[in-house]
Amino acid sequence: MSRAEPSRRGSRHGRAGIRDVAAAAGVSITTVSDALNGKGRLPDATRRHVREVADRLGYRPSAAARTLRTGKSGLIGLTVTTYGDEPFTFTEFAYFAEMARAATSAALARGYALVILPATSRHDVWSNVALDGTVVIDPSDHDPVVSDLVRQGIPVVSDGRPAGTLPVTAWVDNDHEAAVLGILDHLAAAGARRIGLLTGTSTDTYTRLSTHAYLHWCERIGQDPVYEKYPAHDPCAGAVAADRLLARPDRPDAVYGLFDPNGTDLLAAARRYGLRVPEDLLLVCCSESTVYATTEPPITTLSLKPRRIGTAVVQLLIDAIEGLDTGRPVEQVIPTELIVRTSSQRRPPRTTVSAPRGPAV
Amino acid sequence: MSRAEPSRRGSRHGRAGIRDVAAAAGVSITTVSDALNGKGRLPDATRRHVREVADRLGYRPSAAARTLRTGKSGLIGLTVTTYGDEPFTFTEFAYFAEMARAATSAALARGYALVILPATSRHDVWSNVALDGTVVIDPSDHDPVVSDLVRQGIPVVSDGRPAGTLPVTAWVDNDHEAAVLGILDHLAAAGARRIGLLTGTSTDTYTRLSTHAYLHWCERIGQDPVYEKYPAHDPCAGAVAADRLLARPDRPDAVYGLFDPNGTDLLAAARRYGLRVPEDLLLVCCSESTVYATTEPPITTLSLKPRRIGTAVVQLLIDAIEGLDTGRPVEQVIPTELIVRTSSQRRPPRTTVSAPRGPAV
DNA sequence: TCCTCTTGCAGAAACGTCTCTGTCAACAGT
DNA sequence: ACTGTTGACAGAGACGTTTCTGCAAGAGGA
Repeated sequence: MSRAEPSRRGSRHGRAGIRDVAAAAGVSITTVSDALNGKGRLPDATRRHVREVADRLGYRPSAAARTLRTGKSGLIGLTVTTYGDEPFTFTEFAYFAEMARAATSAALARGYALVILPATSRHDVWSNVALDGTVVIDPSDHDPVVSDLVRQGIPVVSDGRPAGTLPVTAWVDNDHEAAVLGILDHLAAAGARRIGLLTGTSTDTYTRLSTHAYLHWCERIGQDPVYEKYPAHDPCAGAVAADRLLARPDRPDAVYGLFDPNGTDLLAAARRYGLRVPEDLLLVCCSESTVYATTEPPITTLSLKPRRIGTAVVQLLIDAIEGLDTGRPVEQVIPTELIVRTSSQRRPPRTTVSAPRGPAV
Repeated sequence: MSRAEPSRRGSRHGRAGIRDVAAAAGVSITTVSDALNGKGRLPDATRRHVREVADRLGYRPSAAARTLRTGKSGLIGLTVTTYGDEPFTFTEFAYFAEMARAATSAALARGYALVILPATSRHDVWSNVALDGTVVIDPSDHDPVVSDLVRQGIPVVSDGRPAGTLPVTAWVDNDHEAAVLGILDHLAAAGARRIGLLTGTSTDTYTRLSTHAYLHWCERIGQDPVYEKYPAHDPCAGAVAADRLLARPDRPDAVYGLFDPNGTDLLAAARRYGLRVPEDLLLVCCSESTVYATTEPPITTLSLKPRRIGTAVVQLLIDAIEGLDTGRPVEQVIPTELIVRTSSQRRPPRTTVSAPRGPAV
């Protein structure tokens, strides 16, 4: 058989390849590639001509071939750690959505595309997509996905400081301890005498640091800790825990809930016990959701500033991918923001106040 | 230069390739490929040996190379149509999350991975990832992404029946008209005399069909339509529209809201006007969110059964990818479910009742 | 006129995998 | 002993790009 088989004329199975474009434009493959990618030394006339022919043929370069040749896919993954066996469960819809939006924009601005991948059984999914790097949200203690990626030499940046010795390339996080202390001070200033906490049973860093800060504050102030733990991934468990907390003999007169739905959970529980908010019970929870602006009463929330986190994470990751990691620090702390509403104030002025800020930008 | 350069010994830049595995195992590349993919005629001993060596070397086949060779990437895309210039905006967090979860599971079960892609400027993102097929949620009238994909011969299945002549491969949807009629009947049976509607300004099929069904019902019953439109992607606009609706001189005594946040919007507006729910105002909205189980009072919601839709969409898509499209119909209607709570009942029994079902499974 | 640049383009070698087509042994059947 | 047959493997293309190298032709300088 000679090299030029007669059978492979035109586009052999529907899609036009670079060869077809070259033939139709009467130039070589090299010229097409250069013209389309803005490389080489070509007169504008040729460039335009090739581009026009490519458009007419509906030519799209094969992502697989390009990736294979260049070693870069232009893709970065965004993972949400899973709690059960389900692909993903969001305790924080709004947080995730905001963070993902910001991350997508930031990636796009630097020429990358972001794909959201469930963190299920690792290889099955991950090995099918060529990733230049990955963002991991709240990696758990010894996350197999992360170690696997790192072992392959793929940069990994985490949202939330990694637990244990997880070898991530960089991380971005809030100063959770400072945020909790700020809230407790805020509640105390509003007149709270005994502040309770609604927290989680899981061992992730957010839960651990926040709980620790609470206990530390109690010790310093001299208040007995009053808290309930529950598995944060189970929405019903949150409602039950809120109820338990308010049913205690040492009922708190103010509560901070670490998770997004805690606001509504606590509000419902307060109603059941005939407690008025904020008169009998002060309430704050950590959430990005806007529903707390219209609840009865509106609830004070702590925002973790997901947009800033999403942007920062992507910048760090792309820097690492492109080998520019010398510029920025590999650890970045984003300040939180306390959005003060009726539920945490005995006298009802309505303003937005910034929380104590973390050490770095 | 001879073919075997001395310089390319071992893994040349960190990652082990199939060549390295072959060399380390003392077999040929063919044997490695066959052993790892369960093909060819190899004794179990060889197969095990190769697998063991591959594991030891941390070998992962290159997704790009595999895709290039086989023409299949094993990836299917999931798009959320964007409203503004932002990558994606969810009017329906919960719907999307549930749908995406179900779709991911279904895809995994059939050996595919699902990647969630923002529907921004099409090529920029889409051309970077090799997709075997795509799921599109609520494609707009003449969606450029969809036509682009179809022109490339990539199967596209849409969640929501396509508007206009959008050439999708298949679609899955609820019977929105039947659902709306069911709700209106439900409200009328609960004693509503004038039922209002909170609807959107956009032209997508869901909004259009639902609004049309409402107007049709009003005409049949002989009630003057009472509705407010607003841009569904703007959360603040929803609150304003809810307020406008209840401020009208011909104030409705029952309202159905087409979008997820309408429940809280309407509840807040009702409070402002001193209307008790359900005594003065009956409320239903379309939502998958569980927060409506704990609002004061709990709000009746219409569920579109996102899990069933996600599963069905993926099945249809994979059938099309694998050329099995003869089996299933290309149009599938999923029944909705009305979850009746306090807000739509003058007497407070609490049960879950199924809505009138669509024609097909 | 000869030599060097520059311009405009073409050839061909990778990238890492799958798979079709051998090849070579052993062995059975006649 | 000669021919099939089968098992166990190896060789050698593709797949569709990018990109390094190379070549011809014209421009400019000596």
